[in-house]
Amino acid sequence: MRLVIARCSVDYAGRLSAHLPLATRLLVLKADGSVLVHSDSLSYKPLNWMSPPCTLSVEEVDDDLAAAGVTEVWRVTQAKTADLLVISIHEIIHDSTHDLGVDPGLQKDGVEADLQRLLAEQIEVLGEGHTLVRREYMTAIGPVDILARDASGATVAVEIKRRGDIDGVEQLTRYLELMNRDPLLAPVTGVFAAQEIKPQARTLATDRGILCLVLDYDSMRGLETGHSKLF
Amino acid sequence: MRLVIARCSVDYAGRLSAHLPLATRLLVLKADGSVLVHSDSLSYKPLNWMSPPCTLSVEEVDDDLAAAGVTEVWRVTQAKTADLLVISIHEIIHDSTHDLGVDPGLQKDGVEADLQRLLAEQIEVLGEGHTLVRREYMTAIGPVDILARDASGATVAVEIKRRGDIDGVEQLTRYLELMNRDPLLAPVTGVFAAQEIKPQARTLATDRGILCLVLDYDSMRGLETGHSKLF
DNA sequence: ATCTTAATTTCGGCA
DNA sequence: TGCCGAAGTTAAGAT
Repeated sequence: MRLVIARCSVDYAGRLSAHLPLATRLLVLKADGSVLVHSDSLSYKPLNWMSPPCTLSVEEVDDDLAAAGVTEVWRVTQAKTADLLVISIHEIIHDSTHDLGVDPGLQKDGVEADLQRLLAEQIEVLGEGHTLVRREYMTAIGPVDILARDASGATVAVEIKRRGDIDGVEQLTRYLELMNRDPLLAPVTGVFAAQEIKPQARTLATDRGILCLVLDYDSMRGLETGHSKLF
Repeated sequence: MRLVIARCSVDYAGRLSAHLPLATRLLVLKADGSVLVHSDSLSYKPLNWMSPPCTLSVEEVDDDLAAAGVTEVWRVTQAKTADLLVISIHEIIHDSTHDLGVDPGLQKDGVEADLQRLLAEQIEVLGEGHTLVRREYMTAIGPVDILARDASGATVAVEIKRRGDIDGVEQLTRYLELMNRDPLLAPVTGVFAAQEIKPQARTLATDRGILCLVLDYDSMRGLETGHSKLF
């Protein structure tokens, strides 16, 4: 990995066009050939970048560019998409190279899969007398996150999202339409469960007779006593 | 901006939990307090990070940690979300600080907004005699990208995407259902316009009587003579 | 290899 | 300020 702090301007041409005026920035050249251009703020996302696989070549600086103060021109190309990133360097302030080796990778948990597991374990959150049929119940058009039965024995299909958006309601609607054609399952009611449900998604769900359930991940994780808000 | 190359392990606790085993990585400490942890591959996205506003504090290393080889512990906290990032440093290989100043920011064009503007200006691309009613026509469930009228005076709703996916067809369908209930607008026909339309999206759109229109951005931008392919 | 779906999404625009 | 939708989305998992 090569780290360069340089006064530079950057131009990108590919899926869109973008330009960065002359300023001091961090340039990261990774071992896989990728290039990142970072400023001193706006975390996480680089100002501009090139995804691997790509190749960097140092271009000749003609008289015009040299007269404009350019000392080096880096041309980064991506063979597959024909994207092009050009970095015009005016001054290199820092330049160092380091061998990092291979990274063992990230371990994480606490995402949608956990919500599904927790809700399956605490199925009574759906209401008194509910029982779990199974998680990831397969249908012809994909798996329903949770299939359950209510106190009366009627089928309940649950779609779980971290953020409840209109797309999730559409998805659940497709499942419900399909499952309600199956005489062994019908009538099937729907529950849209998420840590956060957008107003438009709630409106659409309610309009279609789908129940909205806001899940409190911390309290579900903290204890097996999952108290959450039903609407 | 401070750049540190260090052998370190990283733990994150917040909206999820994540752990990075001991390895050599790049740590970027930006002026706004944000921290990025990068490996030598997987461009663009850091392995882990903390978004501003956040504060970094160097913790005491107790005997147990010191015995395990830890020389420094950095604790990065985010006041608002109570997220926590802990970086346990075993060895610092490089450490330098640089003053970058404020970045003038990125200028870009060629995204969906440009497509919408160009199509509004070249509304005849929809067909002979079409006239623009307005861009971003508001409905109860969100704005329709372009509302127009055809030669016969019938209403046309256009949904514009850079990449035409099934979601876009669903979105347009919702608009059409709603607008066709409005006697002042009905009957409303739909046009799905994109630089690229996925086969599944085209099939669904066609099945619902929605016209598919492939937009050629370069030719629309290049001249006002927008010639594009109608299906 | 292709496609689908989640993401600590981030980021910008508008009400 | 909050909400909504796009992104050069990226990235991981399933088919």
